Amino acid sequence: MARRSATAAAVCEELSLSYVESPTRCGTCAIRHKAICAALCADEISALNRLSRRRSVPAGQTILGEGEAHTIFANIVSGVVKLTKTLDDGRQHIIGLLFASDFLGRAFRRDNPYFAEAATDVELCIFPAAGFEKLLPDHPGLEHRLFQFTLSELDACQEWMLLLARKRAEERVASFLLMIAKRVPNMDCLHTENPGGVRFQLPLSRAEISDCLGLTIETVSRQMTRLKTKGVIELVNYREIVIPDIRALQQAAYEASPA
Amino acid sequence: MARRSATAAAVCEELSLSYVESPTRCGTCAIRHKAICAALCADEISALNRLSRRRSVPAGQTILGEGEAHTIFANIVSGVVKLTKTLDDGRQHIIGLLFASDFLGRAFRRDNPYFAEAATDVELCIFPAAGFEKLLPDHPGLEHRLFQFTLSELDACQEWMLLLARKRAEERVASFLLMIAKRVPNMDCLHTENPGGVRFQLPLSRAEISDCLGLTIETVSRQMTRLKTKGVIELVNYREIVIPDIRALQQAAYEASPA
DNA sequence: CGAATTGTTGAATATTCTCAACAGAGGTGG
DNA sequence: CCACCTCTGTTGAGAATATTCAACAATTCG
Repeated sequence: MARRSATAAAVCEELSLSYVESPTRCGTCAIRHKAICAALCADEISALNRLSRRRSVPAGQTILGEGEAHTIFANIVSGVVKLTKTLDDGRQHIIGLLFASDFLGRAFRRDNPYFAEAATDVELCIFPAAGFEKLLPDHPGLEHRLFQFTLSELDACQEWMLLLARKRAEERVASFLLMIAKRVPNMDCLHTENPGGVRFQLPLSRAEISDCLGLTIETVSRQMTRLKTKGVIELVNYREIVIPDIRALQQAAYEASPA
Repeated sequence: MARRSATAAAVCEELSLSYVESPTRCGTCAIRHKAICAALCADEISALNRLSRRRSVPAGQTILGEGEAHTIFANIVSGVVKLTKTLDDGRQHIIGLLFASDFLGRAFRRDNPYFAEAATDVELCIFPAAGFEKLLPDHPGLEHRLFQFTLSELDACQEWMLLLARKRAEERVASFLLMIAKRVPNMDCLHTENPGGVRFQLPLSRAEISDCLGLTIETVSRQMTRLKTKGVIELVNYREIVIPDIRALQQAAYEASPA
């Protein structure tokens, strides 16, 4: 299985000059009421605000290296971040996707257990690791909120395990599209919803989708074609799809004909 | 794929008379310094103590039903609990195993997202859900400890996803045996370690192992035989195995010959 | 001891992967 | 503006891995 992996060099050029940085203003922030920031008191928000910096990260850029000490935590303001794990021989898997208002970073652990990379252009609200972890013990509300996020992440992860363990290729692809369709309204990608269906852009390439689903590029491609042939989806172009009837896709997500 | 599932009836007979109940004495508890109880102050321990009840659960018995409102949380004192998720058509997967000192229950959520069943005879330290969740806001130390457990569970879950997505059958079985071998000293199962290797009992049947690994019973059986033939493991009987050299097993866990 | 359960093995089948060729989209430079 | 190149995605043929179905062996329980 040929693997597409970022170079080691790329992993190290963290926080490089290509980032655009600006001061944070929580009052006008798009995710103020959805991210960990929601449910925080004025006191906690201002403590966070003092720590934070806004940053733009272009698609493809590394945010956190696997196994490295992590230097930052971050809220995803817009765009999609992918979290990847890699086997020594290069086989890899995307263990999670982060969308707008999700939180990036593994608290209470020195080394980061995965590799985080911008899948699309991404806007981040960054907290230096040291400062953020110092904040936690004094602000139980903040830690509680992080705990909630972690529990949801665990739920999603367990759900995804069932997909990897027991679903066939077509069901996996359908499930993936469904998952994206649910999250896409939160993304800054194109998204239209009307009686005729839902239309949006995929934030990931075929290679990345295959790394989400434990399949090969070719299998993903074939199953996309198959769903298209069945009329479950329409392909506007490689990155843009239309779902005429969500229910048909839901059915494909776990009742794919074995033949 | 034929599925082996507990009857709906079994799911409902929670907390039945077959449980043996006794008062809790934290002072003499085997997991006092490893479970969520470690790192708790005297005040918190006594609050927990008042809530808790000891209970024995025989192998095969349901502890929590999938989708049901959960009535209890629990520490695993001894034995192994399996957490299962099921697709409508019966395909299922074991999303997690709990060993001595692990914590059972999904806080802050009304319905339980998985089905929990005793894989071996199990000793539990049970907390009624209502009382336990009322305790949390007032005892940040307890919530913090739970958070740590949840983060570790998430780490393990993400690691397992990589196995399901990218490892071949032989590697999966080897990884499973390795995981059990690491946890087994905490279990009340037979376990001997000496220069010659490690010897222990498997807490799961072949069917359960296949549900952990996203394989069929037959494939698990074949790969076990294959590892035996290679000399990586020895089978004393179906449930009891010897690992002469852990490193050979580690190698098999992610370098299995593709041929 | 016999029945039921659990585990193993074999043969045929199915799904997915690998390798290879090709097609479409996007970018560059003459 | 078009030829050319690269990158990404699709499609086909053959191979490999795991599944299914079936028979049989070992173990457990009554």
